[in-house]
Amino acid sequence: MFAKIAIDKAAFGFDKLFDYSVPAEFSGKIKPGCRVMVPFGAGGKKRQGMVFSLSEEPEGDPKKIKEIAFLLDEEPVISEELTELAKYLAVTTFCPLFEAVKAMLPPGLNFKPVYKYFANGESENEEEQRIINWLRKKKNGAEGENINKAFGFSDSAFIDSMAEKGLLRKEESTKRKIGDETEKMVRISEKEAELNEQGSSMLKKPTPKQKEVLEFLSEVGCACVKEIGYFTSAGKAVVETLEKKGVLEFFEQETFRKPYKENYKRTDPESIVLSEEQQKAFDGISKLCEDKKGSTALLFGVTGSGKTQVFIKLIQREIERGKQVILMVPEISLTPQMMTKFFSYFGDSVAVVHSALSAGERIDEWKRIASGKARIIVGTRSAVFAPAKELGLIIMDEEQEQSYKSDRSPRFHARDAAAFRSKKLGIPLLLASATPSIETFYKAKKGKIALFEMTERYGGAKLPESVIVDMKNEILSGRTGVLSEVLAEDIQYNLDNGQQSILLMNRRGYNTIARCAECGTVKECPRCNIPLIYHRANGRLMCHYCGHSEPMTVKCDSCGSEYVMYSGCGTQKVEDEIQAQFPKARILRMDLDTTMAKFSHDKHFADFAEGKYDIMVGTQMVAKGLDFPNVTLVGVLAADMSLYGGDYRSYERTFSLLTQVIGRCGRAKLSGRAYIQTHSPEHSVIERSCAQDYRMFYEDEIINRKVMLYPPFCSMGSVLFSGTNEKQTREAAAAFSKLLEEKVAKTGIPIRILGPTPSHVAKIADKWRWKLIVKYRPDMAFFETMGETLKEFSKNKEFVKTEVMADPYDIN
DNA sequence: TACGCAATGATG
DNA sequence: ATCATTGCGTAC
Repeated sequence: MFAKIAIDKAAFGFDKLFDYSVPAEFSGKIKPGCRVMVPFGAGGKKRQGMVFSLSEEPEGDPKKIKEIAFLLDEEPVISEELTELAKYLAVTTFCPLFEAVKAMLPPGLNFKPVYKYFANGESENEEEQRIINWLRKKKNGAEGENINKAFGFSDSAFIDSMAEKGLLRKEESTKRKIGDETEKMVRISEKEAELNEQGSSMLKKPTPKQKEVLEFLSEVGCACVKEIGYFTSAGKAVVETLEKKGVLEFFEQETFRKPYKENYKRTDPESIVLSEEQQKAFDGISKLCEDKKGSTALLFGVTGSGKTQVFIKLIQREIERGKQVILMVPEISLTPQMMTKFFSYFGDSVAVVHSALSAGERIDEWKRIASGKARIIVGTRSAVFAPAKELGLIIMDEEQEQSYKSDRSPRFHARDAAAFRSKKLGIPLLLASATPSIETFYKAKKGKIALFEMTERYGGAKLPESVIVDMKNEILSGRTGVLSEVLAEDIQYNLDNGQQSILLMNRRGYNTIARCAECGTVKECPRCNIPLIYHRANGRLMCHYCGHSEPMTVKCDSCGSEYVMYSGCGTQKVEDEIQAQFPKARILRMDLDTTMAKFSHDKHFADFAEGKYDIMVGTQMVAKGLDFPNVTLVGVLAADMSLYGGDYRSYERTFSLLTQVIGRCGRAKLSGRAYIQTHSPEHSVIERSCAQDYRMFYEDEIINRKVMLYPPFCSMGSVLFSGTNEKQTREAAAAFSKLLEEKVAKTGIPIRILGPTPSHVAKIADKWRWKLIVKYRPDMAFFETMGETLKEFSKNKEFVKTEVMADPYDIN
C-alpha cells in the first residue's frame, strides 16, 4: 500500500504530496488524517508528515519510494473534509500543504523527532570515554540534546561521529513538544495510601525533600511533575525515586481545564422571546439549515437589534438536531460578557478557541470538540478549523472585521474558509453585522446570498441621537483640549445623573512619538523606517515592527539640539486631561497597556458593568460588541483619524467603527446621545455614520469602488519582495511582474498588476520592501497561474536573496 | 594532489 | 529546509 503525504518544512517551491510505501505493520491502522514521520531528502532525516490519501498503486518512479517510519496517530487528527480544506488553502494562499494542516491543529499537538543514545563500546579517546561512562549510568539512554548540554556541544556532530564508529547506539523515537511531561500526573500510590492510614509508610527514612513531596501530595491529591518542582524544593529526580520505590505512581490525566469557568447561572434558551423581525430571520435561516445547499446568508441588523438572541435560538435548534455549531467572533469581542452569556445558555457544551489560551487548554478544547462533548465552538478565526464532526451551522459575527484575515502563513480569510466548509458539508454560513463589508452587501443585493434584515432595536430602544462637532470651531473659540464644549457639558450631565459614558480614542496616528522641537526630525527605528513609539511602561522608545528598543533621550540625532519632545495623544493623555477636567469622575482606561495581562480586560469590563466607573476611555476595543445598559453617552475623539489610511477600505473601516461605537449607548430603556468630533464635518463618511445609515454609505461607496475598480468588482492581493539590497529587491519585483504578465497573456486570465511600489513601510529589520498590487478574478485559473509563477520565480538564481510572499487578500 | 567553500540541484 | 554533489580556487 502507498500513501500520499504532505511534508513539514517543505518550501512552497517544491511542495506537493509525496508518495511513500506503508509498511505492513501500519496497514489497517493508517488512515488519511493521521500524522507520520517519514525520511525525507538526501540525508533521510525524519520529518513530520500528514497522510492525505491511500492507494494501491504508487505514481512516478517506484524505485525512489521510501517507507513511512512511524505512525504518530492511532486515529486521524483531521477529517477528510479538513484535508480538502487544507488543499484548497494551499492553492489559494500559496502556502505549503503541511503549513495549512498545521493551522488546523492546536499548537502543542506537534511532534518532533528525538534521538536517543546508548553506550555501546569503549574508546581510547579520553573525551569519548567520558561520554560513554556518563551514558553507562543511564539505563534508558539519553537524548542527544541532553548529552550536548551536559558536555557543552553546540550540535550533535560529535556524538553522531561516535555513533558511526560504533561507540554509541543511536535510536530514534518521537516525543511531543508539549505533552507527556506536563500531562504526566503524580499521586500517592494505593499501597502507600493504605499504609498511611495505618500510620505506616513504605519509606523507613524519608529524606527532607521526599517528606516535602509527600506532604504536598497528600494535601493536593495529585499534581503534575512540573507543579511539584514549582511548589516544593524537590526536583524531578526525587519524584522518580519515589515512583521506583512504589510510593508514588504516574498516571495520564485528561484534564479538561476550562477557561471562564466562573460560576454562571443557567438560563434556558426557551426564555428568549424573539421580536417579529428576529423571528423572521430565525425562520429563514432555519430553513437554510434544512435545504442542505451550503448557502451563505447575511443577517444585517442595526446595533442593538439582538443578533445574539437569534444566534442562541439557532444554536439551540441545531443542538436539538444533534448538530454542532461554530460561532466566530472578532478577537476583540471575545469578552466575558459574551462568554458568560453562552455558558449560561449552554453550559459545558461550549468550547472556547482563541489565542490567549495556553497550549494545554487548546488541546483540551480541541479534544472536546472532536469527541463531540462540546457542541458549540465559540472562537476567533482559527475556530473555523474546529474538528467538529457533526457541523450544522457556521456563524460569523461582525463579518467585516479585519481580524478574520490571517496575517501569517497561511494567509487565509476565515470567511473564505468557512464558505468552503459550508459548501462541502451542505450547511449554511451565516454572516452577521450592522455594517457588513461592501463585498458581502453587494452579494446580498445581487441576490447571490440570502439577506435577512433587522431594522429595529430590540425591546423598542431607540438608536442614539448623534451630533457632529466641528473641532475647527473649537480651536477658533480658543479651546484646545481633547473635549469639545458640548461633549464636556454632556459628560458632566451624565456624572450628575449617575449614567455612564464611553469615549473612543480613534488611535491611528496617535501614538507618542519623539520629535525634535528645533529641526522637526522624528526619531525613527534604525532598521525600519517608521517612527519609534514611546512606551511608558519601560521608559524606552520601541519599534513596533522589529522590536528594536532604545532608551528615551532629549538629544536630537539630526541637529544635536536637546529639545526632543514626546508628543502624541494616546489614551493615557486623554485620561489625564479628562481626569483634570472632572476630578471626581472614576475613569477606566482601556488600551493595550492596561490589558496586556491575560483576561485582565475581562475584569475591567465587568467592573464597568457593575458601575464602578463613570467613564471608559479606550481604543477600538471599547467600540465593539459590548452591552452596558447604563451607558447613554458616546464621544468619538478625532473621528477622521482613520479616514486617510491610504487603503481602499479606510472609509469602510471608519464607518464601521463609528457606527459600532455610537451603537454602544442607549441600548436599554434610557436613550443615548453621541458626539462625533472631527476636523472634516462635511465628509460624507462622517455624515453617513452620524446618521447611522449604512445603505446610504453603501450607495456612495459602491460607486467609488466601481469607478476605481476595487472589490467587489475585482479581488485585490499583493506580492511582497524583501531583501537587503534595495535595487535588487525592486528589480526582483519588476521581473516578477513581467513573468506574471507573460503567463496570463497566454491564457487570457484577466489581471492588472500595479507597481512595483515601495511597501507601506519601506524597510523592516534592514530589509527593503517592494510590492506589486494585483487585481484579479478569484478563480482556480488565477490561483494556479499565480502559484506557478511563484514556483518558477523562486527557481530563478538571479533573485535567490529576495524573499517573495504573496497575499491573496491584503495589499500592505 | 588535497582541501575548503560556494554554487547547484533534488527532495517520493 | 536540508543534504549531497559538483566545480573551482587556493594551499601544499
